[in-house]
Amino acid sequence: MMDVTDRDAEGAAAGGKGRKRDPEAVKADILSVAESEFAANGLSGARIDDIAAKTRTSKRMIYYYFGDKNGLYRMVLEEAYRKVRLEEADLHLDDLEPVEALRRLAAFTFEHHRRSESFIRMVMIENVHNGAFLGKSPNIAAVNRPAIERVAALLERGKRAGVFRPEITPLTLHWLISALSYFNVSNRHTFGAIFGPGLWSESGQAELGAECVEMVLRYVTGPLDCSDAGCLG
Amino acid sequence: MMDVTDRDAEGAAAGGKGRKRDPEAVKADILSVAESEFAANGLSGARIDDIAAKTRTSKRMIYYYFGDKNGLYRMVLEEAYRKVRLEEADLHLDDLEPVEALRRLAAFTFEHHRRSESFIRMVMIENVHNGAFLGKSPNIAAVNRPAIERVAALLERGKRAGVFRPEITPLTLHWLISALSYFNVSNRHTFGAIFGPGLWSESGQAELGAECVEMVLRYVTGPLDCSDAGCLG
DNA sequence: CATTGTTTGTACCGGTTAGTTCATATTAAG
DNA sequence: CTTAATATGAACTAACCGGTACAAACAATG
Repeated sequence: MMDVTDRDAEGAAAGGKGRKRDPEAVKADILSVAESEFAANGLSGARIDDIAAKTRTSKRMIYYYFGDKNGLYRMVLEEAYRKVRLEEADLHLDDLEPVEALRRLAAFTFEHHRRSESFIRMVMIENVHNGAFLGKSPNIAAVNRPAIERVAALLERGKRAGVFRPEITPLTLHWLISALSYFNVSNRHTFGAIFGPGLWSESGQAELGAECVEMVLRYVTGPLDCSDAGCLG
Repeated sequence: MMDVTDRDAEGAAAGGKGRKRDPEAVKADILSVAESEFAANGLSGARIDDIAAKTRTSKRMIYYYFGDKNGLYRMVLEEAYRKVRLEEADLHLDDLEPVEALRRLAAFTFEHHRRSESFIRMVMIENVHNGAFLGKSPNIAAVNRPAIERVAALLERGKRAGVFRPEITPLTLHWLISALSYFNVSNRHTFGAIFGPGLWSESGQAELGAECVEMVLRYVTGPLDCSDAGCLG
């Protein structure tokens, strides 16, 4: 049927060397379904049979390509990190003044995490497992390195311009932005159940995002820490 | 019938030397074991047989008192919230100046969350389940209300004294303190695997805690707060 | 053609696990 | 004494679930 021609075209485009068979597409299909299932139900909560049923292929192929459930989970986790960091790479912070660039970075991260719920949930689940699978994937650390380097470069520019406090470290700043943006997604259910859903309405989120930018800017900029001996720059 | 509960409570409180039966102690034992198992392995990851084996009683009694696995999980979750909020109630913020009180609240929360890992993990797991069980326990909201009221009172005092920005809301401030203190525990495995374990060494944690206090204070206090010390640039 | 890798589908296995049943016994309260 | 609640413990089951076996193709390479 027309499926054949479709798969021909797709196969050629996907780097499959003009095959009718398209292993990469099959793997991608499995990974995509597995991500939603793992993100929704956790590692032990997700069911291989459920995943298989929602793919265009069979349970047999899952084991053929990924070995076992843990192997599939690990690939899903790696892919989630890769995807998210790739999306973040499009920021051009060098075109902006340091303060404006930081404002943009914080606002972007907040918004981006908001829209990447399944990624956040994968990280949540991985932390429930004490990062056991992330620890076995050393390449994930490399994937994330650009994130901290981007912060470091921005911070250095701001310090040289005299608008950022010199004692701030890239790691702590990245930690702060991550914590706010992550918590906003990860804990909205418990926090909302206890204190009401107001912060997660459309307007509530817009305001909270703006407040987070404010938190970050006030931490990094402003007068020197008064508990230090000298208050002059 | 109230005689029963009275004498049971008396027996448990008095050490119950003569009492062979002690239902409250049995329940508490089960809950304690269940908390570590659920916190360690998640809801679907925890095993009823494992929990039973680690209690001083039997699997049969778990079902006798808690009905089923979900019922046990729910009681563990409720107890975890109750316990943590009770521990937090000992703060006496009214004795301190607003700025000093806020400093103390932030530092305390950071440290307290650090030392309540199993509570944090229960909240993580509950969020993986979209807060489904918390939503069925309306009393938990009541347990947590004092937390936000304490923040509100402190904030009001600071605003009246002119040292806190008037546009800050209690909810956002509590959200900020929670986010930083929570993320520090919840994500240390993934964050540490990617960016190194430095932030979670003893000295790293002391420094990070101090930075968090700084973040909170800088967010809440006004930009001219340091002017009397000659810090204004 | 021979070889190797890819794909499908079904049926099955063996271990695990939440939850039950039964038989029995002790204690506390009325 | 009677009754109901509180225990104990082992055997059991019914379902579930990760993983495999088997059988049979199809496709690309050399």
